[in-house]
Formats: sequence, structure tokens, C-alpha cells
Amino acid sequence: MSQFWKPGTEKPRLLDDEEGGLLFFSSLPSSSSSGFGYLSIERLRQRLPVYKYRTAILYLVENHATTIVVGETGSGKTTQIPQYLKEAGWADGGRVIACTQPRRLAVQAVASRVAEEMGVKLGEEVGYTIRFEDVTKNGVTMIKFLTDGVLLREMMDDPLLTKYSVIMVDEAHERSISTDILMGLLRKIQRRRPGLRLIISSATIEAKSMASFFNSSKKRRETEGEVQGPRMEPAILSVEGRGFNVQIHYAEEPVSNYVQAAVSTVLSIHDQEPTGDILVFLTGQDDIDAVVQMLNEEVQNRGRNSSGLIILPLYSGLPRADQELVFTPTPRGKRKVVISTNVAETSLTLEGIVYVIDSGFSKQRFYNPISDIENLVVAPISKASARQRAGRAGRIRPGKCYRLYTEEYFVNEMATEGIPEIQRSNLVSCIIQLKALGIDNILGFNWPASPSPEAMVRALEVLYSLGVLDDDAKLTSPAGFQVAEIPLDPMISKMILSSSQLGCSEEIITIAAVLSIQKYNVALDTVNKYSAILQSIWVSGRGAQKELDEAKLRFAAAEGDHVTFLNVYKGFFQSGKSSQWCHKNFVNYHAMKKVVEIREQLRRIAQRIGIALKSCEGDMLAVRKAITAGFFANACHLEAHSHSGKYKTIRSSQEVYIHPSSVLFRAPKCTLAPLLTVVTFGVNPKWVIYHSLVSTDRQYMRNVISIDPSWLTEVAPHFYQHQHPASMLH
DNA sequence: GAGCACTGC
Repeated sequence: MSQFWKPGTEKPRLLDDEEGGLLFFSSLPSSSSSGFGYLSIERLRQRLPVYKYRTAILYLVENHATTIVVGETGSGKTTQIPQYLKEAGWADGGRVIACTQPRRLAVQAVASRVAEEMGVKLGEEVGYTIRFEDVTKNGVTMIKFLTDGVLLREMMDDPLLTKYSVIMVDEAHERSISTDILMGLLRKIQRRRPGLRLIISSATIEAKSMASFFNSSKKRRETEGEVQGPRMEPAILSVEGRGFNVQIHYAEEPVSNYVQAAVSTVLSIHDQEPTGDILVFLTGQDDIDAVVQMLNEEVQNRGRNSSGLIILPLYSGLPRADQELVFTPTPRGKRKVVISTNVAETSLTLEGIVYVIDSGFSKQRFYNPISDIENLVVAPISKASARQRAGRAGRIRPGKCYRLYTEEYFVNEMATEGIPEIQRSNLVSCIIQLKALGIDNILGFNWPASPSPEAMVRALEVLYSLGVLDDDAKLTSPAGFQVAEIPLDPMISKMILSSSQLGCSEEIITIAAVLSIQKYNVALDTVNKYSAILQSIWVSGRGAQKELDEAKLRFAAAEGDHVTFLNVYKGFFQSGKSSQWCHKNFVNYHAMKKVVEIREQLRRIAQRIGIALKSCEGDMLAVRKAITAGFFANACHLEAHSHSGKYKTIRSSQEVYIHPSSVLFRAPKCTLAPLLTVVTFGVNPKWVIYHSLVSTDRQYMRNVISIDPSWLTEVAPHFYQHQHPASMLH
């Protein structure tokens, strides 16, 4: 190994989210007060690195409109700064200190930790808000943790966020879409509310560009003259972390096959290095399964001597029980090897890792506004990501990180930061949200990172075709405002609006809930459990694929997947929401409970914005029409004489195929499902609409429903008559 | 007969 690896000079210090993993995943009852041991809470707080900056932070917040805290992980900034602010009086007079997080779980965990440190009941002085859970008390809560998405929603009712005295945006370096929009809007609010203070918590590299983004001093002087108040130039403060050093080793030669290299590096570490668990970062399930299999074979070949390795895959699609294995403590004399996706980079923290192997790649989403298709591709990570990965080795003692790329590559070729999510995504949701907040000039909006004009224009086009924006790109009334109120993709929201007129809103709301669960995580209620991540209402299980397929057939509707969802929901409901029923039918019980929850929320919103709740009593024609009204842009036609099931999109003649997971993949025959109206038997429907595309070697349509082409011109005449002569549709 | 980086309202 010493020939293969060259020690580098860089020794990053580590530690992220003491507020994260430790709290969730430790087998110790770390969130109970016994976890604090002999030391008083006060003493423990004073031991955190951030403590010696307490006075400085308070001074800067007092005197600067924006303070940027460059906090290495483990500095204690997230839990301590809100408490310092409260102690200094920023929550006096009914004001509230807000602290945002990108993830729900982090919100819950940090809030309960801070409540515990302050010796108060969660939901009183310290509270939190995430979707479906508002654990705060008006007039009592002084420190409030929330996801940045929730804060954005709050701005719809209170655009200036008047109840907050200080807003701390944590993990800003992750540059999620919500964080970016939030920062752009906060910068605007700041001009109108000189009393508001912002704290942006960011990683090292970006601090300067963040500072120039928030530097509005010149503009302020021009417009308002010299005024009393905080300085508008942001202050930057750096707080060190509390991790152990991690020694970096680079590959001497470029690595052509990181799967193979990862396997041999694991074996070298196991042979030559002292005990300590290994974490390997790869890109996805395929890589991971390959490495797991190769390691298992190697262990078998070597015989009993190498049986000290416990090899565990980790990715979000893994069944919950398998994910849990990763968090069980390593038995004495054994070495755990976790082969993981990026999920271990930000979302969860493993204890006991001493060695990290970094492939240098991850899967990233890219959006092509021309084709309007989002692709998931394997791409090189950034330096920031590489540092984060390396840091995972230094949580319990000094560690080592093996990078499967050369030092020259790291220094000269790797990008400093990743591309912000907003520049890699479809902007439809984000733009309607800005419109609803009164930001009319989208192209002129001051973004922390501006999306491409093409992407913005494309999103405006889509919203226009949905009837959500008018000719002046203003929200239409009432449709535009209604769509903006519904916390879902605008195409789904439009589908819900149309269902109101078609008399099938109860059914469509069920479908909307199922469609949104498919991208959703199901976080369990308590802080001490990790989130079970779901991708479908079906149980995931590679082992029982055949049984799963058979179970699916019990619900399969000839109309397509959306109607199939209705059959599943109906069965679940009739069983009394029974978990045994789910188990028997290969339906994911937790996912169904979430569907029920989201469905209830959507019904409440629907009633609030004046959508009539009505069931169509089995009239699937109405249901399919409503789906068409939202997703007409995704219409496809079966190629004539195609025996391979080839479709083409109407909009751009893209070649697409029905995904094998769809019930229409094997054009289903009529089943016993009670809601079913027979449409076709055993042949591919000529016209379909898809909910989303998955791109691999082919473009696959996921969640497909058959339609009648005349509906297209009926529900979206502007779209189809202008762009496509009606003759094309027949 | 194929495939799912990661979040969130």
C-alpha cells in the first residue's frame, strides 16, 4: 500500500453536525440527560469551540446586518449561537430567533438538544416547525428551528417575516434550492427591515462570495442616505471545528476502475492498518453491490483469516432493516466496512469510522432546459465534497483518507465547489413560489447563483401553458394563486384544480399524495430513530421481485399506474389501514400512512382555497382527464408498427419507453379490481401521458396512464394548437 | 424485463 499511496500534505480538521448523527444513530441514549455524564450542561457548553467567540459573535450581530459564520463542523455553532442570541436579549418583547436547516431530521434533533441544554420543554421556549409538525407556542417560543422550505412558506403569509429578530441560515454551503431562494429573499427583506439580523453559516471557501452577495452597503447609501443602523457590509467570523486530523493519501497514478481500486484498498487497509471501521464512497447501488460482492468473494477465498470483515452496503433505497445494520456497533476484533453513496456525506453520520476511501465521484442531477429532461449522471465531486468525505474519518480519533485520484488532479482539476442545485434543476416550482411572493422580475432577481436564462424561460413557458401565468407573466387569478398555495409540483397542483371542475377531486388528491410520496422520505416520529427512506408505495425487495410483481397485478388497472394507485389506496382503506394487509400485498405500510397524512393536508388546503371535494364514484374518465389537464405536456404516441413498445413525445419527438415497473409495461388484462373500466387488452395503449422520465440507456416513462388524444386539445388548446397542428394528433 | 445520488413544502 505504501507504494500505491502517497501521503499528502493536507490535513483537514473535521467534524460536522455534532447535532446530527451522534444524536440519531448512537446506540447510547445520547439525547437523554444521562448522556451528559458528570459535567454540567453549562460546563459542556463552554467546552465547545464556538464558546470563545461568544462575545465576538454578539458584537458582530449587533453591529452588522449580516454576519457570516464560517464554522467547521463540530464547532457547536448550530446549538450555541441561537442560545447566545437569546441570552443577549434578541428574543425579548415577543420576538423570535429562527434557525433554518435543509433537513427535517436535523431540525428535530437540534431543537430537542437545545431545549435540553436550556432545561425547557420542547415546544415551549424552544420549538421547531417542519411540514406536518408545528411544535411551537405562539408568544412563548423564543428560539425556533425550521426547515428553510417552511420559512419560505411562512413568507407567503408574512413577506417581511416580521416576528423574527434574527434569522440564521445554517448549512448554507450546501446550496440547496430552498436555501438559495431564501438567501435571495432575505437580502431583499433586509433593505426593508433594518432591524433584522442575518447569520449565514457557511463553509470556508464560499464565505467571500457570500459576503459580496450580502454586501448592499453601496446601494443603501445611495437610496437612503446615511442612516442610523447596522453596517451593511457583512462581517465574517471563522470558528474552528473539533475533529481529529485526517491524513490524506492520493493515488500515484490515475485510477481507471474505481470499483476495483476500492476493493483492493479495503483489503490493503484490512491487512496493514490497525482496527477501525472503513467507509467507502461510491456513486450508486450498482457500484456498491459490485464492491460488496467482490469483497465477499475475496473473504471467502481467503478463508477464515479474513472473516473479521463485516461488509455492509448503504444507500437510501435499501430496506430499512438493512440500513439499520450499519449503525450497530462493531464487535470487538471485527472491522466494519460500509460501502455507501453520498447519503453518508451529509445526511447521516457513522460513528467509529477511521478510514475513508473516496472514489472522487457521485451521482448528480443535471437538467437540460432544451429537452426539459433531468438526468442523473456520474460526475466528479468538488474539493469541498472531498474534504467533507475525508472528514468522516476523524470523528473518534486521527484517521486516514485514501483518495482514488491523484494529488495533481485534486489540486489542478477538481472544482472548488459543486454547482448549486438551482443551476441543475427544473425551475417551475421555484419560479411560481417567487411569483407568489411578489417577485415579478424573475430574470432580474438577485440570485446567489443565477440559473441559466434558458431554464428560466422554459419554466415560464410551462407555467404559461398551465394557465398559471398570464401574458404579462403575472400569476393568474384565481388559478395561479391557487396553484402557488399547494405545496406540490405545479403540474400536480394544476391537476388538482382541474379535478375540481371534473368532479373527481377526492380521487385526484389521493393520486397527488401517492405521486409525491414517491420522492419523499418518511421520517419517523422520534428523534432517536433515523428516517426510513422510501421510493414507492410498494415494498422494496430485490429478493422477492416475482412476488412483488404478482402482488402488483392484483391492483393493476388497464388505464395505468395512477388508477392502480387508487385501487391500492382503496384496498388499504377498506382493510382499516391495516399493516397486515400491507404486508400480505407487498404494500409499504409506512408509505401508505404518509399518503394518508399528505392527503389530509391537501384536503385542508383544497378546502381553504375553494376547491370542491367530490368523488367521481368510479368514473375513471374524469380522473384521466384531470391528469391530462396537468400533464398534457408529457403526452406520447405509440410509434406505428412498433413491436418494441416505442413511443414518441408529442412535444419534441423524443423516443421513450414504458418503464418496466409500470403496470402498463405488460399491457395488463382486466383484473378483479372493482374500480376498473376496461380500456384495452394486452396491447400497448396508443396514447399515454407520463408523470416523469428516467434516463438510462433509454428514456423510460414512469407512472403512465392511457388517454384519449382529443383530451389534449380540449384541456390545453393553447399548447397543442399553437405548437402542434391538430392533424398531428390523429 | 429494468433500475432508483440526496433532500423538501
